[in-house]
Amino acid sequence: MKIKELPEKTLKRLIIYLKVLENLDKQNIDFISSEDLAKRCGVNSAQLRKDLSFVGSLGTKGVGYSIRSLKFRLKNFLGRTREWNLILGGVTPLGIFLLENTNLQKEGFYFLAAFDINEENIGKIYNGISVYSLDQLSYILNVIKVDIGVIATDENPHLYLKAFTDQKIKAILNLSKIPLFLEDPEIRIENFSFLIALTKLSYFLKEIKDEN
Amino acid sequence: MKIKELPEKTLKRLIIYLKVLENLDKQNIDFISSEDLAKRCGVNSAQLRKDLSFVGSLGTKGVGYSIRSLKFRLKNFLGRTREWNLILGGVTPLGIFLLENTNLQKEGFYFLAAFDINEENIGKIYNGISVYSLDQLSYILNVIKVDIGVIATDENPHLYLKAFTDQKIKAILNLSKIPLFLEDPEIRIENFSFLIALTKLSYFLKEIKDEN
DNA sequence: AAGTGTGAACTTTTTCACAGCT
DNA sequence: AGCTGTGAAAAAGTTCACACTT
Repeated sequence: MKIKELPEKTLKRLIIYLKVLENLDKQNIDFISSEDLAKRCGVNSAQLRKDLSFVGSLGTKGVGYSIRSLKFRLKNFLGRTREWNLILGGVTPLGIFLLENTNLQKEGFYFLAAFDINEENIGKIYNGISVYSLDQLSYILNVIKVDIGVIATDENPHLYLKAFTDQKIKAILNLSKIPLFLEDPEIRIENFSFLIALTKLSYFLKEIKDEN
Repeated sequence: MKIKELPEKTLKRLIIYLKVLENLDKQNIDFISSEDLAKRCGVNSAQLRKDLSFVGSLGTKGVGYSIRSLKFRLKNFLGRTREWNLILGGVTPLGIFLLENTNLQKEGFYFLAAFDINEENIGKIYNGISVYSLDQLSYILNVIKVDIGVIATDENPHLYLKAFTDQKIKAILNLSKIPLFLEDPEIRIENFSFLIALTKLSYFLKEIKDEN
C-alpha cells in the first residue's frame, strides 16, 4: 500500500499546502506552479514537488497543478474527506473553548462527549455536549464510536490517557503541559501546548539578543 | 558565540526534556541517567546526550545528571529564566482564553495589551488587560516593550502580522488557521493550530485503517 | 516554452560504540 | 563499574539538475 513511510516533516508540510490551497481556491485561482505555491508555503519548489510525489503524480508538465484537484487529492490523502469523532478529557477553560468552537466542526472534527473526574463538572452541557464521569467511559463507548481523544487538563493527564487507551482509542491529542509518551506504535499521541510554541520563540529571541 | 546552529528538532526535544525534568523535580528525585530520562521523553539515550551537548557538558560520568541543575541550565538556555512581554491580536474566544489563562503568567509570559480591528471589542478589559484599536499599536508601544505578538483570529491575520512586524516585533505566534510566512530571517513565526494537530492524527488513523 | 517528477548528489540528523572520567 | 560525551558510521531528508510531457 505505502511504498515508503511518509516523513513526519513531509506530513506537516502537506497540511500547510492543503490550507494554503484552500485559501487560493476561495480566490478563484485555477492553476498554480510548484514555484509559486512553494513561495506561499515558505519552502522551495523541489521540496514541494518531492513532498507531493508521496501523494501521487498530481501535476501537469509544462502547466502546473490544478488547485481544486490538488486540494481534493491532498484532503483525501490526509484523511480529511471524512468526519472524525472526538471526546474531551478534562472540562477546563481550554476544554470548554474546544467544545464551543464551531470551526473544528466545519472541518469535520466533532466532539461527541466530554469526561471529567471532578464531581462538580459532571452533568454539565456545553454546546449540546454532555460531561460524563470518566468512570462511565466504557459504558458510553458502547453507544458512540470515537476516533480521537483530546486531553485538556494539567491535573492527571495520565489518568485520561490510560482510560482512553484502555478503551482502544488509537489517537490522542494531548494539550496538557505534561508531554505524554507510549511505547505502543499502534497509538499516536500528538503533544501540543502553547508553552512549547512560546518557548521556541523565547529561545529565538534570546539568541538574537546574545548575538548583539 | 554559537558553535553550531541548533537544529529545530533538537530545540523541540530540549523543551520536552525541560518539562519532564520539572515534573521529576517536583517528585524530589535528585539524579537521573540519560537512559532513564530518555525513556520518559520518548527518545533514545544517545539522542538525548547529543541534544544536551548543544547546551554544554552537563552530566557527571558514571553518575548521570543532577535534575535540579540540568533543569536550570536548560531553562536558561531556552530563554526561560527571564520574563517575556506579549500582545494579543484578535479578541476571539481563543484570544480571551489566553488573556485569562494564568498558567502562561506562571511560566513567565505576560500579556500586556490586546488589539482588535472591530469597534465593539475596543475598550473591553479581560483579566486586567485592555483591548485597543490596532491603529493605536505604535502609540502603545511607546509605553510598553513587547517581545512576542500572538495572532488569534482567522479574520485578516495578515493585517495583524503586518502591524506587528512594522513595529519591529521579531517573534510571532500565529494561532490562526492560515499559515503565515515571511522571507525575513530576523522575524520568527510559529504557526500553530489545533487543526494541524488533528490532521496529523486523521492521517495516522486513515493509514492504520487502510492497512487492514 | 514551461514546468513536473525523480534519480543522484549533497546535507543534516540519528544512532552506534567506545574512550575517558568519577 | 557505570554512565557521559563525542567522533565516526548509518540513515534520513533536502536540493540539484535534467529528461520528459504537454
